[in-house]
Amino acid sequence: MPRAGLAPATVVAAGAALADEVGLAHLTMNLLARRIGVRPPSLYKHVESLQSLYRGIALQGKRELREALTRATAGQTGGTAVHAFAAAYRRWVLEHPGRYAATVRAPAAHDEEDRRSSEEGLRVLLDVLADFPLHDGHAIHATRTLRSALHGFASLESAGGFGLAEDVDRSFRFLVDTLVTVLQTDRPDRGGPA
Amino acid sequence: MPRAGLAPATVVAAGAALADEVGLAHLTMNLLARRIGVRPPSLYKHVESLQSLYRGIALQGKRELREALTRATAGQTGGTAVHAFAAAYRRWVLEHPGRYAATVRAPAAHDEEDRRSSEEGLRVLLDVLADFPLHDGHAIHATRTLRSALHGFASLESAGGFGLAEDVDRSFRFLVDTLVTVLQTDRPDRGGPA
DNA sequence: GCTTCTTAGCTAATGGTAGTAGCCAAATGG
DNA sequence: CCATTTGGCTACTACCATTAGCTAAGAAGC
Repeated sequence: MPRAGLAPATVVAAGAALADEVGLAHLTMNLLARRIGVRPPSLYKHVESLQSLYRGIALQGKRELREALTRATAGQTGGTAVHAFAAAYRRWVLEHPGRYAATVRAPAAHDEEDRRSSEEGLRVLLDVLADFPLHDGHAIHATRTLRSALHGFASLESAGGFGLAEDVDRSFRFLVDTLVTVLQTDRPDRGGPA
Repeated sequence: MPRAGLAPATVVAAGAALADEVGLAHLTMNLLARRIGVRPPSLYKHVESLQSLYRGIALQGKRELREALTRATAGQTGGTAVHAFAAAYRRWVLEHPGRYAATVRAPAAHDEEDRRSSEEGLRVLLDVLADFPLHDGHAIHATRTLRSALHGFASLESAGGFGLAEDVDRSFRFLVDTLVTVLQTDRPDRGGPA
């Protein structure tokens, strides 16, 4: 019998695609093996464990998301860039729910590569925010605010959390408009003591 | 041998507590049974399945969270109420990560009780926002924006998503300040066509 | 108090899961 | 062409959720 010609990256990629289809929680070694056309134990020649498969999907997902965000915001500035960033983020999450679920899982305690990957993703956002007149030290808070809002919206939407589907587009524009407005009118006391 | 005196509610409550300790993903019937002092199959006299245990934990969590939010905002208005709401939300999530993870899972397709429970939680938020001068139809968008931002922040923080722990409190104040500011200065075109 | 009925907890077993051990043939490199 | 490496396999273990069927604890009626 001929070999399947697998490699760690192909297994992870197939896992990512399958996770998007059936949901990360329903991704099993058994199912992935059937999809690839191989018996389950064979997968362990390419990935250490199910957990390491999750990690691989997360790393691939973070890379892909970062590329999508970079592409979407290339050559844009200010509010336009933020809108483009937000739209690309939301679209990517909706199109890749399994990958996204993997990226959201907390990385292992001392996983340097994973940490660095997350950091690089943040840099894209920081670059987008660089155009705004933020006060000292506010960039990190603005980044976290934007990231929280986008992550929250996208994951709630992806999980079907917004009862009625209607007007969700408009809600998203409202959210992004809101944040852009605030970024343009930063005040030095924002985030200060209550 | 004497009976353990269990009931569905006590099993769910123990499951919720255990989920907070070990993480929802590590909650197993085996572990829960040991915790309660009973053999695994006995649990099935009180809960239908692991999935229905998740659902029970989610329902209990939503009720508890709603109560905490109602308590925190009682008698408060405007920005103060929003800050109190946000602080209570964040605190509850940090203190009950397992319960919260359960509440976030999408409810089954036609689970009326679960849907109603989520809706009642939203009403607390709508009440808090009732003080603000929002334009027609903006209340639903503002609700979703606030909910997204809080859910996003809390779940990222709960998952250890903000690299350095320092300044996270300040980031949260920044986020809430930001949203309160915007709520107080709503514009009719917000959320309109790009 | 005694009997009857219901049912909570048990043991035993099933099928599915992740993962390991060890074999063998396919590819690789001299 | 031979030696080595290695990818996929079968067979197995341990653990998971879950079911079947038994037994005794407790409640209900008399």
